[in-house]
Amino acid sequence: MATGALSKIFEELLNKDTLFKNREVLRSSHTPDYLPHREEQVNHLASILVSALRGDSPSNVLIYGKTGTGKTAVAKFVGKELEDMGEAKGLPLYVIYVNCEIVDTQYRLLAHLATYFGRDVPMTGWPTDRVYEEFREGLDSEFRIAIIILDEIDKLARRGDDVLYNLSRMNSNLKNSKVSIIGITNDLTFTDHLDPRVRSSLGEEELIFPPYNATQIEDILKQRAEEAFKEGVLDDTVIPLCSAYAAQEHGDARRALDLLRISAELAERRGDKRVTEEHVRMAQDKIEVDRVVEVVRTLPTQSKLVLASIVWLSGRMKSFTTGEIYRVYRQMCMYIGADVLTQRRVTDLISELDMLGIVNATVISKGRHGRTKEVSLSASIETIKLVLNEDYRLKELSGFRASTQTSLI
DNA sequence: CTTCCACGGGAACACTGGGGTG
DNA sequence: CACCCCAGTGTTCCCGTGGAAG
Repeated sequence: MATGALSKIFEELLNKDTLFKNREVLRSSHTPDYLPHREEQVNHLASILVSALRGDSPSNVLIYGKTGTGKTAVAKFVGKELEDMGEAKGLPLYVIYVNCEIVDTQYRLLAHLATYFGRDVPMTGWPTDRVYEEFREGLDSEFRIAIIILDEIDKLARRGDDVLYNLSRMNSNLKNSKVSIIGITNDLTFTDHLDPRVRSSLGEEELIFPPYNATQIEDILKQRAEEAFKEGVLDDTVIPLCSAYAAQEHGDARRALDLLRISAELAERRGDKRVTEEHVRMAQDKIEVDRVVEVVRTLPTQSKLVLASIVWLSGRMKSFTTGEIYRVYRQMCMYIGADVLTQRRVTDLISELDMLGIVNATVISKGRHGRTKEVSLSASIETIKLVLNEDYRLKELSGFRASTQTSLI
């Protein structure tokens, strides 16, 4: 039977020596029981939230810090401890974690919260105030203390901070329950374009998470590695190297953990018994390539066209301006019969590519010759070309040449 | 000091996919 | 069922503005 043969394959793979004891602890989503170098933040947050255990609503908190500085981990960790304490004391304490990168609109956030408290809200269709009412009634139906953690809160506030306004002053509309908000953001300027009233109530307390330095990241990696790996599979240099790489990336611990995990996975796949520096370097490349591939692949067609123009120009010169990109872009669109967007829109698309780390775009002033963005490719051109070619609509570009009237410069 | 180009914020619009109402 | 309401998204249109070359 074929299944017999197949199960044999799996069996062999399963019996193959693994370097891992527990791979999960290396995932950044894993919340460990102890967070090295974050004692101060944990204590601070706990001291703010402790009033929940006395039946009061704690102050709202804003947490700032770059990616991979442990904001989410600390918030989740303290939240869980708090919930456990609440349970032990028989308090109706609810800690609700919402990632605003996924739940990224007012409507969806309120619908999510309402659903949490057992209300049925359709995915779309209702006026927002009605969803808000639904949530309020659901929450207020009995005595409760709710702590809402809004991760990546900047992604939500981008348009309309109405929800935040409503949520932050919600306590005055509640008879039985109390609500507090913990906002997490990596955008230090986040509060700038926020309604002043929201700003003051949301930021009653503020916590700053500084980036980790290389030695701190080393501690984190050591702690996790102990749980994750079998004895002696790591070369001594592996953890310092991972830490050094991550420290360059503004002390991103998540990055370091990914790097360590992927290094080990690569080693394992090649059947090596130990993880070495070489694996780390391979992993570093792999992460970068995977990131670019993933980003480019999921780009909408118009962005791909803009990127294709940039790639085309990169083959000819080092850097170029928005105007040049737009001229090439327009011709490409005509060439394959796609809609041509306005230059205004294209500048936005370029900025998005910049934010995604695929291109570099800096605004410069060329004096007499006006202001423009100077753009250059910042990821591997080969990788991007390869992925762009996967798109059947862009395949037709293979015969593309810019017409002579595209006098570049 | 003038001049010039594109930046980037904001308003307005079209369109989509959903809901409620009579 | 027809019809209107709503949020969300991607886009266009309009326009004030930055800042170094000339």
